Amino acid sequence: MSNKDLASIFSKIALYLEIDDVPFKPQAYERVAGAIEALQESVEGIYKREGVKGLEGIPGVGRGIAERIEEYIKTGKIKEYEGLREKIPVDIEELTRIEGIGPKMVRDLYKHLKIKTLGDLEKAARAGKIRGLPHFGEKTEQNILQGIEFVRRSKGRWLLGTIYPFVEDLVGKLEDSPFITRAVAAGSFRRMKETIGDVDILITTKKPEKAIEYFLSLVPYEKIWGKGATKVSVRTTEGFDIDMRVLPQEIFGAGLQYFTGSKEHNVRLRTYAASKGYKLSEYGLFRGKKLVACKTEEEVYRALGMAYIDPELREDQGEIEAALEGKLPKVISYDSVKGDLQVQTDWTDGKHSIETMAREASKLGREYIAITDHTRDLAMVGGMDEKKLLRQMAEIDKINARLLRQEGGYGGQAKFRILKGAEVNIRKDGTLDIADETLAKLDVVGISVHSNFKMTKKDMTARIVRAMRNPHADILFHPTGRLIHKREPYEIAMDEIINEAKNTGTVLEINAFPDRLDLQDSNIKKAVVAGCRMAIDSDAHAANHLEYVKYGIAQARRGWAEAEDIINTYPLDKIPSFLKSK
DNA sequence: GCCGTTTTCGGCCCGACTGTTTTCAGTCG
Repeated sequence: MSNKDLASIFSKIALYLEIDDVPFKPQAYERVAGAIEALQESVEGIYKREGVKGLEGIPGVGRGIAERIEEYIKTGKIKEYEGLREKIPVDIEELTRIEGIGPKMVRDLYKHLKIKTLGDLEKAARAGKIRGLPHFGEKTEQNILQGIEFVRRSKGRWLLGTIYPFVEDLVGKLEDSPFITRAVAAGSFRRMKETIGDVDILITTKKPEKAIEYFLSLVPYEKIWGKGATKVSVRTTEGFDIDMRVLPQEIFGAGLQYFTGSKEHNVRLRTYAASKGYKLSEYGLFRGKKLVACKTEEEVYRALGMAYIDPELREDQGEIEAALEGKLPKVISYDSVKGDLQVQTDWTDGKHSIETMAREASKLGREYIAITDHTRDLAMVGGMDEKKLLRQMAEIDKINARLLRQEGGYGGQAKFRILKGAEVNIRKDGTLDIADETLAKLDVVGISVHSNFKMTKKDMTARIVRAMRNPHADILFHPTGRLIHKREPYEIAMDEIINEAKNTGTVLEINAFPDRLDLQDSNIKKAVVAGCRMAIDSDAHAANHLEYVKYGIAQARRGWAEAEDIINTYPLDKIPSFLKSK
């Protein structure tokens, strides 16, 4: 039984209860589903150690839900859920994932057409059976078909790295327009989440109609969902949705706060505001009828008696409490990373040469990069054995020397230096595939798992721990091995890994490659608390990947990491000595 | 069903849009 299974059941119970118009309980179940999913420890572990009492320590879990969790651990079932499912035996999670379909529509679709799955729904919609139902029409039927297609195509979410360059460019162009005074992309984009559902752009303008026309001229769209006086909504030809809304200048701060979310953050903020006798909405913070704050986000937070909260932190994960107490972290800034400690080249599976990667990194303002090509066991990418590694090290020495002599460094950065490294494979038994005496000659030894992903949690953890105990192992690369939308993380006891990292002085990587983003934010938070050091690396396999570091910084910010927690914010002269001190 | 500087009962975020209706339920953010 995993936390995910349990969270999924509770969120389904919430949906079923909404069908029956049960008041308030759905929110309670939804909240608990979220809390369990965000939990680091397994619920089963908590129960085994501390019983029902321990379960009640989980936020949102009271007597009733604790008993249901116990029931699930003991019997593998929750009677209440089984009963609800019997009444309406549908894949409620899958069906409500369709834009525009909620619990009540699922109920009606089942009642009249016995629709249970996405497949049933698609068949019925194609056959034109849905438009005949009460409260359904032709338009709803069309929207359902489009919704199904979208869910199928992308699971409804896009990698931040896929969307970011497009949105950044679009917002820039909007801001440059003479009749738009301000443009900001809000929502999960502004919070820099790993994946983005859709993009919400907010603007201020004196000429809304012209602004909307201009927007439509900039965005290659497949269809317009809607267009009004102050809002336009399109599906791009790429397949994701962008909304643009015009906000009155005077209340831009309140609107930006509202549309940035997250929903959970806003709910908590509103509840807090209400407890202090205020009302908070996208139109501002009110006391009675009196508008108290609305111009800037800073003003809104200040009026509520708390420090400004960076968008990346707005997840209702304790940031509001911290802001009230003045205990928010000084999260790492986007310009503070000085070097990149994982870079691949054409010596193995990278596209570009050592020198090309170095020049590009220098252009981005880095002071150093570590070349970390794969090692011998990764034969399919031409992994390097000791001999090849030694040749590459000599090559790097040559390039570094030439740089210094001929150009005084790249791009005017006299200090720029290429560090010698490797991405050393952790074998099944936890040994490394390069001999210690060779590792000792490298500046940066990254270690990582690239094979035998399906081990038991115990074995995988032991394997990685053994590798971390190698005195030459500096950084554990992409610690969980997950690939967003493609591969689940392998089973490891992250607490143990973090503990071991702390004890051995091994650095944990925040891999910034858009489909890795590994460590995840919740694990970063744990590592920060434990006092581990981390490194944000691009894992670039081509020159244009080097800028991915910003996604890793976003990840670190969402994990409440400060610059000091991240070793590659350190200047070059501190890096080798820091790593050798292990 | 949960929670508590409003603490063991009584409240739980707020507003707008869509598609369907003919006054509003359902859904979304």
